Amino acid sequence: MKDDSTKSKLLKAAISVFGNHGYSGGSVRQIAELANTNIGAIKYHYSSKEQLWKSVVDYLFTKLSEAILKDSGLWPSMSPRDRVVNSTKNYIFFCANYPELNRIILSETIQNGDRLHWLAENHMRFFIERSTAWMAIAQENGVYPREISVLNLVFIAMSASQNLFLMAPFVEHAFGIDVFKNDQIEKHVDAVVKLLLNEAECL
Amino acid sequence: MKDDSTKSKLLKAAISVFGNHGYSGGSVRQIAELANTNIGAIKYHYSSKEQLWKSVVDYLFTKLSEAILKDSGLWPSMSPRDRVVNSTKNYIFFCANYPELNRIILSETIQNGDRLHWLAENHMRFFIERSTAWMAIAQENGVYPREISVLNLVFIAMSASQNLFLMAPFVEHAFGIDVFKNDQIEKHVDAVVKLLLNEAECL
DNA sequence: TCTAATTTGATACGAATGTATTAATTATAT
DNA sequence: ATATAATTAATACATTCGTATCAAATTAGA
Repeated sequence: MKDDSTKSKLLKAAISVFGNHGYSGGSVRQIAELANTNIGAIKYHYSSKEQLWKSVVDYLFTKLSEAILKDSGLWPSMSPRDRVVNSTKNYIFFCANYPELNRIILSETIQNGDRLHWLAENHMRFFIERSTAWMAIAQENGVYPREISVLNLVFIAMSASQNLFLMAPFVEHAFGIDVFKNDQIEKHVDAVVKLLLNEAECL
Repeated sequence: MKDDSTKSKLLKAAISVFGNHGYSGGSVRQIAELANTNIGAIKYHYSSKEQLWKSVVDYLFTKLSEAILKDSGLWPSMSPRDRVVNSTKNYIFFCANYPELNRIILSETIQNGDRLHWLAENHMRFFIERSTAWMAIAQENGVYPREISVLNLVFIAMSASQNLFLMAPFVEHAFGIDVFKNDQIEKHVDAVVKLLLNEAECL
């Protein structure tokens, strides 16, 4: 889907529009205009607004999976802590490169309708359960404090990674900082790792 | 505004509707119906949808301020760490009791329009700057690791507190857990404090 | 080249939206 | 009691929305 076909241009436009305005806030006319095409093309290629939205979510979750598993071939040769550091770093870079996914998820979580159920059943549940399993193992290996409930741990770690990029428009407006610049992302990785993960010598 | 006047019923209904559907997702008809009154009452008491929304935000930020400063009279007699623990706990309980505020803020951050600018200038900037100042002091006192940028620290700590309640609909749906129950809130306070704040003996 | 399938573009339609207007009702004060 | 103000209710209007329809244009295959 890297070509410049109308279908792919529509998908990219839809990522931007749904990511910046949510489902109900974004209109098919807006998407068609951004893709330099016509409203009829959406009906032809994706049949409806909802189907287009689902295609966007499928695409972004594929990218998420790729990002998280990027270095998984090296994991067996890493320490438990380095494994977590690596996946955390890759996850944070994904959050910075594709902030639209977390915005879409949050929009739907807030609305709490049928689309959230679809999201939960088709993508989020699997993602969270895998994260929970990994987190539990890391916890057993002393990477995270052992007394904390895994579920709370997962949501704390995930939100700590995401939030700065979700709030990017505000950070830009209030502090003039572009959190998407590479050094800012690295800085955030350091902050999350230093704050959430036990130091090696504390084990 | 604790009475059951039409104006106050409208405000309460608007908190719920804007909190659960965002600004563009919520309609004035929906609000009027929830308040058991008529759409004309909104125009009369609040003149427009946008003014009603601003009243909702003003109200919720007042509640936030009250919640955070609840025990501030005791702070002088507390250790720096206990001060942070106290304000963190009160903030987390606020996030659980008024999840609508963070949902509204996130909705607007995602949309990144005029309402976000209003939010930033009238409420958020002040709130974040105060948090940053407090956080810096706590950091100097060894409550947080000293190497981390204060801005990252603030956003990590805030999101760690908020996110579980923002994601409540998903947590309920996927795990059957009601994060708004008192023991779940306490559990989250423990998790955040244990994970983010240095132990006393680590100073 | 000619035909058939694919893709694109333009317009129409009912539903829902925020706002404005005006009438009906209730409350207040003299 | 009565007049004046305050509040509530009902309706109308222009706009925007997602969807559907259908003609025009383009492409692909024989």
